[in-house]
Amino acid sequence: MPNVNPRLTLLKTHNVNPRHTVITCSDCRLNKFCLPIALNESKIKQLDEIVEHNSSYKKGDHLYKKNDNFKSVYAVHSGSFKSYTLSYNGNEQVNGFFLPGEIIGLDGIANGMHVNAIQALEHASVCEIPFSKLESLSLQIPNLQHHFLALMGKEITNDKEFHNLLSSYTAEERTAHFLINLSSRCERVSLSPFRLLLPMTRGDIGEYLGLSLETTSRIFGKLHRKGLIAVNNREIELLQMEPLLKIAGCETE
Amino acid sequence: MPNVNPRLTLLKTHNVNPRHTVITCSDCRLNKFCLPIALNESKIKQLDEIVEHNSSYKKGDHLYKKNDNFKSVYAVHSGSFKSYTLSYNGNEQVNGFFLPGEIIGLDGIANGMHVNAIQALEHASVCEIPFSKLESLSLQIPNLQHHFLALMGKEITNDKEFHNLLSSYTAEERTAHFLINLSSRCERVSLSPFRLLLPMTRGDIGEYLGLSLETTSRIFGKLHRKGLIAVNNREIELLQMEPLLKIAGCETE
DNA sequence: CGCTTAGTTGAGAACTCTCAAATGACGTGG
DNA sequence: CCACGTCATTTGAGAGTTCTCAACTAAGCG
Repeated sequence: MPNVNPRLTLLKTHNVNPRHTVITCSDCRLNKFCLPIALNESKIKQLDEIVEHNSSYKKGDHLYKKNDNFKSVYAVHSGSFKSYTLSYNGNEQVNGFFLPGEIIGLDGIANGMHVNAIQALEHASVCEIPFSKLESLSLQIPNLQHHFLALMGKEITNDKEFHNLLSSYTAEERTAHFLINLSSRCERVSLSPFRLLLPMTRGDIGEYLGLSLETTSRIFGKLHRKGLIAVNNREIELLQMEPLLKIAGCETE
Repeated sequence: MPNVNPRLTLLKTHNVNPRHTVITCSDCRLNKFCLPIALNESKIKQLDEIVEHNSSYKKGDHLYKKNDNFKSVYAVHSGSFKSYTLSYNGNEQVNGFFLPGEIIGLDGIANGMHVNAIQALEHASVCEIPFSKLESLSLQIPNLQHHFLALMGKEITNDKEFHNLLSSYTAEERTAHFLINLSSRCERVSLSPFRLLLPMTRGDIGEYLGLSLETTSRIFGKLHRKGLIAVNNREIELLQMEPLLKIAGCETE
């Protein structure tokens, strides 16, 4: 597999033809962070048998929409997605972003129907895992059951953290937290944690953080003036992590 | 089992000696909404064997604290609890309330350690379900696995809905949503959906909704002046559901 | 090269917060 | 049983943060 420059990968994965990349979990560069986490070679093979690898989506394409039947969860293989609902007055409300190695679709498990819509932010590809097959396989592989529960538990933990963020952090704190969070998720999949190429608009970020797009833009400007980040359109460079972590409310001891 | 007046149950369950109530899931008045949901009689017996029934907590007692080892999840049998973390500056941040039939402890699954603390809001009792035993049993009872996944999925769905609430709703909308949500959860366990006896303070509600306690109080006053609710300290009566649902952003078609 | 979408910046308005004080509920001990 | 202290709630006034509206600039795409 070609070794893509991490600094450019986030926006540029569409230069890599998915067909030329891996087609099994066993060979996937992401298998340490993705669903196969903690499975041994033979179990990964079992998982591979139920996974449909690498469907590809163009920017703006929907993976699914609100009220679609829930059949599968999806692992992001390349590119990125946003999750959103429509609020009561018809406004779009972004409530999540998904990077490579992350699992999409948990919003459908409860009722057999998706409550969010998922849209590609750039050219992207996913691996589809039919949920009923995943359930059956989980009955046979205790480790898989355990890790899928842990995955959902992690989602819940993150959501609670986000609850705190929205209920008591200022615009600047939320924005710093967003950047730090994105940075660590990039690092996890071997992208540069210091140079982020945002796949989403200021409006998306604002909706996600409960801010207006103008405020989001102003806060980027403010952090820039403080010398903590460099902003060049969608390219954000994190220049001083310590103060950023402090603003974001992350313990740095 | 004595038929407690629903209107008084929420705050008054401590009048019912837990020892005189059920001691097995099979007999529990909550078994239709709680973990045994969708299990048949024989499966419930299997579940009963791993559940430790009815430990009792006084108001202010902790079920667990932040960073405690995760061993079990808990089903609320009577009374109510709040979940909170401490934010970076040491402030308490409430991020959940739990009523009878609801499951506490999912915040520990991801890392084997709880990220929240859980405190009783009134005299309360829980049934403890050791998680490793629940996992083992889930491997044997597909339905149990399925419903525990659904339970976690529901938590995720709720959290996303709450994300939207915090990121785009006004104080009044959030407060109305809170009341409507509490009302439907009370109804679920045969408490009156129209007359709520809040076990939590205005401060708790404010932290939960991302508002100051003063604002929470003012909004209660405002809804009262509009004739939508009656407020008598912790006792809130929902007088006009339609307008409340509308303010809360719930579809009423 | 022009159109459309995205991002920046400014000014005033609106909402919610903080600080402060007063009232009310509740539990304890005299 | 009452007095007291504590905690919870209400209410007011002013301050701050963020939003909305609007105009302008920049970037992407045919």
